[in-house]
Amino acid sequence: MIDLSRLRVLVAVAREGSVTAAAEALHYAQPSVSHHLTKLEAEVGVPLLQRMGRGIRLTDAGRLLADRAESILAQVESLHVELDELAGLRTGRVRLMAFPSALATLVPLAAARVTAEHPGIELSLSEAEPPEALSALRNNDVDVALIFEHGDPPQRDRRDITMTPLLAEPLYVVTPADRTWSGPRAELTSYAGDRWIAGCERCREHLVAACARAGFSPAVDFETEDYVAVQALVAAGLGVSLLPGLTLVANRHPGVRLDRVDGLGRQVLAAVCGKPPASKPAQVLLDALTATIAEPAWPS
Amino acid sequence: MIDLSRLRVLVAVAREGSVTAAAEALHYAQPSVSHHLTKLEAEVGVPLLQRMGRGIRLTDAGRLLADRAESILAQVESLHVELDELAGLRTGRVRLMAFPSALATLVPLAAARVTAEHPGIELSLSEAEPPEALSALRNNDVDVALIFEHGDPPQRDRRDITMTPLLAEPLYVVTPADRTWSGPRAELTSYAGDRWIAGCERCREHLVAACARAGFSPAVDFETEDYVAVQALVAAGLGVSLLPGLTLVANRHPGVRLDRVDGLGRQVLAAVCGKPPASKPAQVLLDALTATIAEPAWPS
DNA sequence: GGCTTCCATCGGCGCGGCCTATGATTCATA
DNA sequence: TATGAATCATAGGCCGCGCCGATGGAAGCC
Repeated sequence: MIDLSRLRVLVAVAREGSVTAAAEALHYAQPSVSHHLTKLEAEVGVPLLQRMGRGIRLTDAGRLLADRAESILAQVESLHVELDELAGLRTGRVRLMAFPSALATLVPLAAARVTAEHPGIELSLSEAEPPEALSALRNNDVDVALIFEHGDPPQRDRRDITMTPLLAEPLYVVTPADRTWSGPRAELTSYAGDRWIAGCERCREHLVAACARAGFSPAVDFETEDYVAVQALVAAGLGVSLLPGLTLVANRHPGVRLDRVDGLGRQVLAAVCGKPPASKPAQVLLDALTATIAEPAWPS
Repeated sequence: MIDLSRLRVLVAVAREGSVTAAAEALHYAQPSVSHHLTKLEAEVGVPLLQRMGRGIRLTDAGRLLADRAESILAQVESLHVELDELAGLRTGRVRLMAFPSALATLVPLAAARVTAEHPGIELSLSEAEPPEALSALRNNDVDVALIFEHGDPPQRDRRDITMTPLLAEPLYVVTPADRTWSGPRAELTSYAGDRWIAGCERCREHLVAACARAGFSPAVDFETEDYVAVQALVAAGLGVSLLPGLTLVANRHPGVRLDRVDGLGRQVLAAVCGKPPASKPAQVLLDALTATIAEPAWPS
């Protein structure tokens, strides 16, 4: 493999016109330059220069090699510049995958923060439920995954993944604003006889589990991942629901009443691949997310 | 200065997906690859890869560097190919400068020989009198100079220049075909009383010197570098002339008579810059010229 | 829990880079 | 012509760096 230092020497000789001048320009001793040229000629197998009086002159091959080398060295130089820009966060990329209600609440604030502090960083966003987000993370399709857990035991295959807790998200019982109930409004047992509207699959499982702990089995008549639709259904009197805080921050239907259920909640986490520290752009996004979580004010 | 071997290692790691596989592909030991990667990261100052389980994964910076490196390595490879073509005479260039009568006689034959044997070599031709040709040779405007000497003592500044004798060119007295002279036709003294037509400046000087040696001073009425015109002038009865053989090989006016003057002549030489061996393409041209000189048949 | 796989670290050996000193050649000058 | 200056090539020595084999530590698979 040819050595770039040698090429740099040849370029200097071509530019300066003599071995001695090139050595001076490179802060080398003159014999070092001579030696480099000898080795370079041996490597490429072509005479690169001929002695002319007490000086030298490049052959056609030498001129060709020097020209090409100059271009290659320039590319290497610009490569260094590119890498320095990456290192200095003047450029970069981070891909975030988040679950819907976070994408509507936390993510815009964090994204604004990132682009304000580091205009060069390109941020791309996509939406997915936690299992898909973790899968994408492992598959290197995204750099950060914003997920939630219902106090689930951490899955086994998360060794490579670093979780950063962001937020303890409360859960609310969502009921029609114009109805009255007997019993405490903030306890599930008060709605044991009602029809339920469930969110995504994992949320439904969590609902069933929470009701079971409260001593009843909920009658789930509707199931939709659209949390806007859930509130509309509740307001229309078709049932009651259990919704996480972020969905209510994102969207609040005037025809529903919210009652925060103590002892229930989800944990919102940011997941990145590998051990800390994460890559610089990912770390910037994580910092922006943690800086954002102080802000959301939970509904009533 | 970054090392191309390191870049090649990184490219192999990117391509193979693991350090061990890259080491195998490169016929390196695994620790050597690890070491290269560590050094490379230190040089560029950016993390290039992160451990993932028991394997590794390239960071964005690593991917960028590997991509750029692949391009650079490809250029180095094609550079080697170009140089090999130069070395193998499958390509190349040689610039010849010759005096007019040689350009009309020897050069076409030699040029045909060169392009027949080495179709890849680009041959460029130009015309100049010997002093200008030598100057161009020293100035690196041409690679080979075809010149003549009237037995001149070699000039002082020809240390860097290698002369290859090609041809001893005879000189002819050119007289009108329909005139008669008293005295031997092949001796200058027979034409002491005639008017003379001289060629180029150096030829005129030589003519005057030769006549002086013969014991008279020629009356030079016409002077032209156009050897075709010289014969036409002679044929028209405007004077006599002394022309070198090659000009007569190139062009023969039917109205003139030629008489070879023994003891007079020019030496035709090929000059190249520097000590032998000359550059390969120049050597090819020199060989073609020496192979050509056997051919010219001097007039009558 | 043991085995395998993978990467990082360590200690060595030798090649190769860079240096200073010296030789050889050529050009300029007295 | 002979001496001095300038330039490149060669020789010898020191030291850093690349490569290797051996070993250690972490993670996945049975």
